[in-house]
Amino acid sequence: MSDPLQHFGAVLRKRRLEKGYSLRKFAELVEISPTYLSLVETGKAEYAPAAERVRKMAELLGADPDHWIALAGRMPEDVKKIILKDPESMPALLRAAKNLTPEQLKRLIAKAEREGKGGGD
Amino acid sequence: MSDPLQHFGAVLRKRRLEKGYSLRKFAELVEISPTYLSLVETGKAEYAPAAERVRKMAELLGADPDHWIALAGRMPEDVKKIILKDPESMPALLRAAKNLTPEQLKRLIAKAEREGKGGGD
DNA sequence: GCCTGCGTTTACGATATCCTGCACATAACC
DNA sequence: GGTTATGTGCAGGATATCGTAAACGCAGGC
Repeated sequence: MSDPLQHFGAVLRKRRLEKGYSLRKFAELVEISPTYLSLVETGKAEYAPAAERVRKMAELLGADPDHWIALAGRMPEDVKKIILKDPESMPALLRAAKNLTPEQLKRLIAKAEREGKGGGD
Repeated sequence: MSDPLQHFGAVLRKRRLEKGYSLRKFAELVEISPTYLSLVETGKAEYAPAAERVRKMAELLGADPDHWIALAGRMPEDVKKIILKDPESMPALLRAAKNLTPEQLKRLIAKAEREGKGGGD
């Protein structure tokens, strides 16, 4: 379990079996080879699948995509884009936010969501 | 200038010349080949230098590293780490923040900085 | 002339990333 | 015992990323 890839693989396999998919069938749905899926699920893959692929897996299995992307140690694509689109403010926001307690962070997110409701740019 | 890499290259060259470095001399300081530096400055490089390398360039030329990393279209390493370390809240924060006006965003950052003053992790 | 320094071009390479094809072993089913 | 389904091991490979070496043409000084 010390290897996050192994952990991700285990979670993936568990969930896939719960949903009743065979490895080959699920590989087909995700559009990867059974070979690679096997490697990933057993934690033997050198690299986790790309973020978008992990997202697809999560969606197909009814799991939370962001959570799974995190488990796989990858960065969501849209997050990357948000930062590259505003590469001065967003890093500043993150650097400030990392010093907050979870509660403070939660409130900050809520505040941002509230304010962004009406008029975005 | 529609190509951001070209823009970055132009800024870099301008600044380097202002500082009186020859291409070869500066390449040596940054620890890259004159070849690659030339390609980068003229916007002909297939890829921008890695984030750390850009940071080094900016530092050597007295420019703002984050700003230059942004110009080069790269992601600061510490930002990457912050997200991977809290891969559920930080993406949520960014997604909420992207809908804010610049003024709202500024206030949000200020609030986060204020609150984070006392208790870090 | 030659040598030094300047930037540039062409070709190429190392490593990382993400993933495949194919053959295999095992069991189940008819 | 042939067929079908399961997951797996081995041996790669395509593309992206981040650069390099060697050579070129051009100027200036001596």
